Amino acid sequence: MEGHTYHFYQLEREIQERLREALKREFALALDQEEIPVEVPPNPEFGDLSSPLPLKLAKTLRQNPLAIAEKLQAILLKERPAYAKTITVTAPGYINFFLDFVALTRGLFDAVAVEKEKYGEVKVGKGKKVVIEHTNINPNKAAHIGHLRNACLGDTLARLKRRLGYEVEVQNYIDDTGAAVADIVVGLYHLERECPRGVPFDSFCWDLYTQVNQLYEENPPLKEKQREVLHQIEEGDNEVAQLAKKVAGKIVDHHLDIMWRLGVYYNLLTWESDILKLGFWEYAFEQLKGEGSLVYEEEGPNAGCWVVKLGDLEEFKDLENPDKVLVRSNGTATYTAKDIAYQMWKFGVLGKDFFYDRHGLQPNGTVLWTTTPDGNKMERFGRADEVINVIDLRQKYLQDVLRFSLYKLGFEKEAANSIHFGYEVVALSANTARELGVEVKEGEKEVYAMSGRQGIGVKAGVLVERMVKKATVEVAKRHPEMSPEEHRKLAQDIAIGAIRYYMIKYNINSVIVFDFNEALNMQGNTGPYLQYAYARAANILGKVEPEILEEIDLRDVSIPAELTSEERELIRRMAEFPATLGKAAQLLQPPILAEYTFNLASTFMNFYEAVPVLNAEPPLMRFRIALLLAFRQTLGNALNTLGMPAPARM
RNA sequence: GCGCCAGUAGCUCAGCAGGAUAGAGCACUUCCCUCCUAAGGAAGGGGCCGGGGGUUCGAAUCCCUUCUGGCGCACCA
Repeated sequence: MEGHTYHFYQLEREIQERLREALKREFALALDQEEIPVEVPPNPEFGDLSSPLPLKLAKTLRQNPLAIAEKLQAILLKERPAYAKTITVTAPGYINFFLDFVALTRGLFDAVAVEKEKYGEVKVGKGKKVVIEHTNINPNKAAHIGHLRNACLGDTLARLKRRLGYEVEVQNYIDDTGAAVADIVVGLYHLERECPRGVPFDSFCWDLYTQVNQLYEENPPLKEKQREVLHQIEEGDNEVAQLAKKVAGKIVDHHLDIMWRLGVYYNLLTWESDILKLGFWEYAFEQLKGEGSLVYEEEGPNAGCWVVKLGDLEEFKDLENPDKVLVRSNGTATYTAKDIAYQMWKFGVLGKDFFYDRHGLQPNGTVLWTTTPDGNKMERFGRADEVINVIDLRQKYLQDVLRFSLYKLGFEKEAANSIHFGYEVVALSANTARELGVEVKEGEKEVYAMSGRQGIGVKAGVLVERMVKKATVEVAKRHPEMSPEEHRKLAQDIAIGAIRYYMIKYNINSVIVFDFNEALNMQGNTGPYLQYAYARAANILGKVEPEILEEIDLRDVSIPAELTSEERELIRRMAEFPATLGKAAQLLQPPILAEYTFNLASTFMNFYEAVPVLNAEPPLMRFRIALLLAFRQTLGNALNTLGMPAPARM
């Protein structure tokens, strides 16, 4: 653990630890640190931090909680926790801690000065590798806002994990051999549809996909063509398979364009066709046959199939048929089977590897790699200690099957380190559904599911365009002195921030009811609000005389004994950052960081309104400039972790 | 039928390893730019935290039950 941050991160832990020790000494009671509650009290007269521990223990100790509180207080007063200035007791049994803000601020300034853009990081994941798979859009049509939620959450998880010190490898899985791509091939090859000039290929396919699916219903024999195409794709080495590969490739490039635009980057594209070609499953099958957990059914509903028996596991015991078929009676593998082999590869326990090649350079300067049928051998991909699959909650059952099958097949450790990051889908509000031409009956439903097949959904590109357009208008209004080029650049940053924040701020297990009015909003609890706080701080700092700015050093600026309440709030929020970042990363909860960042920005807005910086007396001004420097760094680090640009002007 | 998730202000949502008066944002009403950018701030109205039981000194938070909504339970991907 690193010096300064460690010390700092310990603010609450320190108090917990001292309480724990006092409890042990006075009452001979041993509790774990986590069992000792420490919270922020609702009222400043109860201090800066507070513990209801005596209330909790009143029963077990059979004593008046107030008496317990006073005994603990007496001990703590003799050996004060770091940063605690005074310790009081209030009814019915709280111990309150008033912080020494001079010492606290010193600690904060030191940490920020030393760590800079790394301030907030707690390196608990050092030496471990995590593979995060996200985005995974069917390469047969334009990306929609549901895919955006996936990518934004996945990318934020990657950023969080990096901040914990993990080696992070982001993979984007491309199902280029499935029915979805086949439908497009049916449209292009058999129905001879063509993409008109000037229409982006992914948008064209969005409509084509809907049309083909509609035709399947009107003209069932056409469905035969789909089967034929799927067969040809699997065979490979023919015109149709080449067309499918070309379609998928073009669409993937569209998907990458929009994701890159939003600041989402990857390390590796993994293609389903390569998994098939290399026979990942067949290879795994040969190994697993002898294991005994993969059984061949002689009779019953699954006669002739190879299955994994999951019925003796708690999670599956109530199911009608808890066994999972991996190999059908006709000898072909199910999707789950391929997924098991693929998951084994991610952990480096398959014993077989892909071939690789460069896909290209990403706008952030990193190389995106791809699996290929005939590339190079490389050691660097996969071989993870932990695997996170970012997939919506509708696939929870399948992800459970995957994990427990791994467990049953002898990969206990890998099963334990397989994490399904499940999040709820994005649906449409009645207003937005109506706007898209969906028939909305008055007072019937408030939420409308998106549907790729029916072409109901908001394309990611459409959302980005509308957001950029709106932001451009706002920017132009405020900055007539800027060039159109500058307007566009700034509007782009604001749009990215708005969209990413919108996609991340909601609890992951609640459905986002997408509404254009709300998504395009730039006031209140939105991305631009957070960015505006950053711009305002940067703006003040930009007005400080360069000589003055030059000589202010966070490590030795003098800190006033008396602070305003706005200053104290701001300091406390900034001091919380490492603990909150760590919590969000360890619980895999981007919304925790989003909420913190909003509160940090909001605390700054209060400071901004109430506390003059440039008009303050020189010694105070220096301190407040230092405060702004620390704030700009802290908010900047938070925004960066959320993948949001931090503009210096807005 | 079984399982998972959600139900908190008019709307969208925080809070849920129990703690002091339930918080934001939007919308609405009223203020604040001779003062570092008003994408901001201040004030106000608005709540049987779905219903009913229980555990506890204390429940939006834990347990049981019930209602409502969403999703899932293939030899589909």
